[in-house]
Amino acid sequence: MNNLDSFIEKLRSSGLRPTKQRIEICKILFDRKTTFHFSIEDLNKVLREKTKLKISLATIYNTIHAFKDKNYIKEIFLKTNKTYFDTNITNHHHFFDESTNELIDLKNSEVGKIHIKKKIPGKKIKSIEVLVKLED
Amino acid sequence: MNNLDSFIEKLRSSGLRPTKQRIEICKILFDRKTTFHFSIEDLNKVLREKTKLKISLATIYNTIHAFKDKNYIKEIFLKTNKTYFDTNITNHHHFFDESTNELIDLKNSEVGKIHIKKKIPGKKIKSIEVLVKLED
DNA sequence: TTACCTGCAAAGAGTTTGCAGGTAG
DNA sequence: CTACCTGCAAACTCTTTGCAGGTAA
Repeated sequence: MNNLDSFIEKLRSSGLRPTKQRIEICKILFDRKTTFHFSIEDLNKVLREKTKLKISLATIYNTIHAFKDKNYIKEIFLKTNKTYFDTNITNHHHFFDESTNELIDLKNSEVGKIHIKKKIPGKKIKSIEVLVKLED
Repeated sequence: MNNLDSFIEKLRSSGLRPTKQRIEICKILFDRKTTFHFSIEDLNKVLREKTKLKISLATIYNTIHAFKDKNYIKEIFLKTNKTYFDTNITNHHHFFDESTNELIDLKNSEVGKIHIKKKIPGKKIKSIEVLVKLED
């Protein structure tokens, strides 16, 4: 089975019709060896470059949300559209309660030492933030 | 020195004029024992409830940005306005390179075990996400 | 007086939605 | 045929900006 067939199969098996637009989006997202981190704008740009098919922004949003619901991709970090501020300016961590959308402070001393084993050449660590998501 | 004087002093010492509006905002943000996590909308709502002075949204935004620049408060998490997605749907962590605005995957196995010492009654941990901010 | 600040309204950026026409099964 | 999908445009939400009038020092 080639990739194209596997995309069609994947879409069909989760109840999504394999339209031309969705297949093009699949190719961009999944026909690659490494993880793709992207915003809708990024994806739109790549689509314009890599395919002659013009896909509207509304369709890209629709498709990405469908893919997210089907667990093909995940949204990174907080799903909020608003900017949040904190009167605690020390380095610290947070609980995020998904049922109430509430943030709760977690002091540095309440989290055991974090050991980052991977190094990025030429870069140093500025801060480490931990987000602990809670459910009932 | 009472709180009001200390707010005036604080503002003045960092080059901000202690206007009525800024003092009201200081009272909401800093005249409390515990950390305040808020969005502009939250703050606006509290201001409407707690003070008779009507403060426009533009002023709230201005003031919050000034306070952030002066390090009175900090912005939580990523400062982006866009939603980001990830084709890697496993639980994993991220580096965020602040000079390039780029996200880099960090596998679970590349981070030592994380021990959360604080418990929230009635809640269980759904996931733990680590964001390591990088600088040059 | 002068530089700074406020508040209105308009503009911007990202995202969502309603709906008419198109397409897969 | 029928349910689902696409794409346009309009609407929406959050945030920023231009500018005229107001205020602190």
